[in-house]
Amino acid sequence: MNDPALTASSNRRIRQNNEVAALRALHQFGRLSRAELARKLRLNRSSSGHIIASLTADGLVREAIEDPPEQSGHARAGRPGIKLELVPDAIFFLGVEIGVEHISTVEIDLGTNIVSTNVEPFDGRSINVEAAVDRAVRLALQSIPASKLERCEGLGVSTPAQMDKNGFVRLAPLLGWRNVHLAELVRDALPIRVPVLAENDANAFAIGATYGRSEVHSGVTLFLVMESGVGGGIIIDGNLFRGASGLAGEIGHLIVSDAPGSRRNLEQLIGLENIMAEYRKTSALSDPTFGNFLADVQHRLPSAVSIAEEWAKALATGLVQTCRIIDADKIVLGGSVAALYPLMAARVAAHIHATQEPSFPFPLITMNDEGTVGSAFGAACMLHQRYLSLESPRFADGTAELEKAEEG
Amino acid sequence: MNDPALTASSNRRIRQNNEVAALRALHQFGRLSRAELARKLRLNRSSSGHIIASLTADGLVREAIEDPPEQSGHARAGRPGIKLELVPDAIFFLGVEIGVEHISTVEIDLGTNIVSTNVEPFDGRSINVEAAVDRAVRLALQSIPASKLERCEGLGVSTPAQMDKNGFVRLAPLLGWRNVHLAELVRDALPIRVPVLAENDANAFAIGATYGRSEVHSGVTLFLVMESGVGGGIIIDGNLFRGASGLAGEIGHLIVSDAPGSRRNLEQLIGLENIMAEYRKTSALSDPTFGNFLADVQHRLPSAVSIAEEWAKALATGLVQTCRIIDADKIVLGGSVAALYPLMAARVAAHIHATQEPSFPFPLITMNDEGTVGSAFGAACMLHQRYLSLESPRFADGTAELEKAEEG
DNA sequence: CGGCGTTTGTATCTTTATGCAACATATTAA
DNA sequence: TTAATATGTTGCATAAAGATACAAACGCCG
Repeated sequence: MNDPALTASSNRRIRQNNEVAALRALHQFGRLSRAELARKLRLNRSSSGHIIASLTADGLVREAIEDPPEQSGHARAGRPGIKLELVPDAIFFLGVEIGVEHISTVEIDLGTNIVSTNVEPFDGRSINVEAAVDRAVRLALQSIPASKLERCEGLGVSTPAQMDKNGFVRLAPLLGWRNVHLAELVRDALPIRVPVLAENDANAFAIGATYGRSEVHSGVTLFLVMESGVGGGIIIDGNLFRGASGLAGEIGHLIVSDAPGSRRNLEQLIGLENIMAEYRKTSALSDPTFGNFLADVQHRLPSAVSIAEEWAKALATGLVQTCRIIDADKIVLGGSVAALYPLMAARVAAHIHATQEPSFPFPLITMNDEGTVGSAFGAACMLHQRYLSLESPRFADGTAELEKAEEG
Repeated sequence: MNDPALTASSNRRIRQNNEVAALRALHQFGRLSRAELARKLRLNRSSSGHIIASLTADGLVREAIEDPPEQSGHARAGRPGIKLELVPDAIFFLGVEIGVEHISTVEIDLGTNIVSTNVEPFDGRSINVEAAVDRAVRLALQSIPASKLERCEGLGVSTPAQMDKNGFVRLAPLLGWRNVHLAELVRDALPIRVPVLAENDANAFAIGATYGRSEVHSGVTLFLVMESGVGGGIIIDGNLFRGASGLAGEIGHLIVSDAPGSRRNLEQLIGLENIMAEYRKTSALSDPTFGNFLADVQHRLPSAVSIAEEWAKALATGLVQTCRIIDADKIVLGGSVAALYPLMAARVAAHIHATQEPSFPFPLITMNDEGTVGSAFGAACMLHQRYLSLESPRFADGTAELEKAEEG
């Protein structure tokens, strides 16, 4: 409730800050010696040593046993440093995706490695929130032995809904939810008291795809998840940009064609449903799949190519419009429909260059290769990120709830 | 060159951080006593006292003499605190806008009060960069006595150009510049060594309109500056969002009408030029002004109203599209064309609600009332903001350039 | 008018984390 | 074997915030 960005550093806070910085550096760059860490953090070697001692005592960091005695030749003079690493299974985080047709769960460790996943079919439309939460929590915990449970440091939920920062869902049209406090419901359904965060599925996906990767740590990345619906998320300098009400990046609702009478948004043009509807009109098959369509495009079947061409055009328009506003330097395509992109990359590029003024830079377009658990993974990463920050539960000693009201 | 967001706080850094936090609090909330400051910053009263002592010694803060002995009744029990305030003329900052038709300069003090302004006609199209910089610098300094000059702590430049964070201009179509290091040119042209920042004029305008105002400190605000051209800027939680190459928010180039054959962008539809071109076709006057047009709209002259209606429709479309992507909660209209908005607010709202899905929240639209120096003021604010941060020149003691290369 | 509670500002002392310097250690180069 | 170099550790100095106590300034109330 207090003023953001005005918090002063106290004497204890500084150590917390540095411990967090050390953990983040070890996560981002992998194994580092104490001296390397000191340089990265612009600290003294001895301070670095003290911080590592704390973290080692907490069981979060350990000295790595280096198997390859002489790695890649260049051995510098001087005593070699002892590499340090995060202890992967010191703690773990859970991620849950409550989708429309399935529930997925992920367990990740301190190194953000995926330890296990579960997927279960699910009919989100015919079930209420409480029941959905119950099933999701049960699935997430089913393979975790009780003894391990206390090492859980957080759970993230992702779902196709518009929600605020606190996990209060305003509206989830696909699931029929409205004004439910999802994060709180999940907290109550859990047998343990751990931090719980909730986020829109596309946003969670975007977090998962960028989190921890140092390449994309600065800049603006636009994520597009194309399935039946088209969702999106924006990552600015490695952090999710939610917008005022968590809707930033939802470019599926961008209006692309304002043909009088039939205005259509991007989702209606590049989503799976439109593609398949058009394809069914021309395909000889009785019940064609998206895979059939891809094959037809690859074999240059004119009817399929023409559908793909329209898709490429709409996609290009949507991307140009979006970049005119957020000025992204990287675009990542995900979702099953993204498989069409490699076949049409040249056409998309052509449309982009035809549409926009030549003086504008245009971002790199890449594809995301993660599987179906991407969104649940991202939700889990949110808690990993939180743990490696000053809001970490590690630092919540007593000062948890002190609310001091002051008058103006 | 080092890793962002990973910098550790050293022992000196903590004090710097707290001094900066104190200055910011005094700027944002006005007069505060030491005890109030301690509460706001979650510091101990005695620490607050120490920090204030430092700042007072530096001449940046002083105890305010309170004229009204008994203000508004409610005098709480206990010893009353001594209010502290920034010393306005301890230091000052300059802002310069190099426009297409004029150069404006502003001087602001530590309280971000405007001390003086200068405006001069200028033909940006027929002059090269060096000459423009020379004239701008001269105008900015003309009313500053030499004795005062050493209290200058920075100068900001704003200009209609696409530039990077370092003030390197890639392209300025209206001025005919390309690949010039504007910030460096200005630095060299100055008789004093002070920090110089450069920014796109619309971005600078957005900064100036939000800076220091606590109301809009969190959330997403979209600024629209409508003149001949249409520029824009996005403020996220009180900070400018530049995008990957400084083009974020430039929604003038959004494509609004994709009528086959004549694709038109937002600037072409809602900019001053289009309005006047349409108005000239119908007006009885030989050389009509925008003021004439406004009057005609106000008097419900059908031909003018129909132009305004088209304008409202295009504006609504542009705003809806933009909000679909960045999810703003506030929109601020500026520039001379904004004067048309109050007359058309209801129509704009109608178009917005007709265009977008009802479940989407829509931001508040307000008008900006600042005069012609808004952009120069914003440029000056950038340096005020920098001074009240850890990058402040106050803290640049010796450690200025130490570049330590490290290997992977 | 004078005690009483309350809040503020300050002085003194303690705590804590970093920086610095020195040193033992481990490795390469000569 | 010696010199050079980088690492990890240790003891000490420093700096800044927190804790505590106390004088000062005010309203309230009898």
